[in-house]
Amino acid sequence: MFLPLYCNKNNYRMNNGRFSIALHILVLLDKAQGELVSSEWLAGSININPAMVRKELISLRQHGFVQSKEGKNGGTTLAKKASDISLGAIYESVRQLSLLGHQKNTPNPRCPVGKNINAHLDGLYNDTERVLIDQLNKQSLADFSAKFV
Amino acid sequence: MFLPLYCNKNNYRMNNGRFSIALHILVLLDKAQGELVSSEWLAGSININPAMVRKELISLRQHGFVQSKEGKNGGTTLAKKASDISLGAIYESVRQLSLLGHQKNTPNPRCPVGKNINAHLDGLYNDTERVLIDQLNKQSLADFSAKFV
DNA sequence: AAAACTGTAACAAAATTATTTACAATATAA
DNA sequence: TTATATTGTAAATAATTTTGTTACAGTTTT
Repeated sequence: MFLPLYCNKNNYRMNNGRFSIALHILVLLDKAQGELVSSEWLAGSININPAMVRKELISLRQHGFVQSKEGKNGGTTLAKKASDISLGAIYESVRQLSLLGHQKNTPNPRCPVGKNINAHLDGLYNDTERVLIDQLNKQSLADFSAKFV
Repeated sequence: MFLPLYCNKNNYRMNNGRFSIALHILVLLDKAQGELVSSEWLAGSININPAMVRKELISLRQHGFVQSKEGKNGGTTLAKKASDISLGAIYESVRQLSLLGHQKNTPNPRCPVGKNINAHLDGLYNDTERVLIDQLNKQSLADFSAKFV
């Protein structure tokens, strides 16, 4: 279900850019009220390439947020009610590496601090991310989408 | 005091890798109990280049966490008590772009959603980051450092 | 005066992220 | 049934960001 932790070729890795793209897509789909929306159209609002949108749609589909229909007049709609999609769940769908963590963190094992720091950092990052997700979970896609006219 | 929001040349930009490096440095300095520690030595424990350490030390110094002494037998020490340095403050010293934000987020202004999404995203990011910093602030450098033998 | 450092800058390399292109597969509509 | 619009996916390329390296002037101690 989840993408592998390290995937360099055709999938993204970071938490950053993808969250806003995913959320933007989902708001647009919510506003479309069930009508099929093409990746071309979504890309036009976000001002990125349709292929980027389609890549993110793969993930959103795998996470059960959206469903797509192929072929002419095809497109994508929400797969569940916007009130049943929490922002925390969206975050988790794009998240792949720990929030504050390091890519190549290979401290010196001969140093008492270096030897243990990764374990302690992991604990800290996990606790922190848990709080972050809880905070995001206070809001659903419906809540966020309602901010737009 | 703070680095500019966009700085591509000789300064870093992201939140990720720097936090662990900064924290690692500060733990090592705390363990040194006031003795001057060279960037070479710090780099040895973290297993990165001394110049990288020195770059991060510039920032830590500007934020008042450490002080350095130049010249032979020089080095760096903590500039305040470890119990007076919160992890949230360390995070803020390395943070430069918003937590979940996008680099180039230039949505289509002709779309009602695209036109307003950045404002709403900013609000969301700020609220979320506030919670994250509050969580990190529950722990001081002294607390974190105490986890190491 | 030599040696061991810091402080910086400039440059180079690696990794990540974004864009583009292409095209097979699928479904609709003329 | 053929043309068309659209997804699904891969591959290649470009842009950007991040990390690492080298170099050396300036400081302080010995």
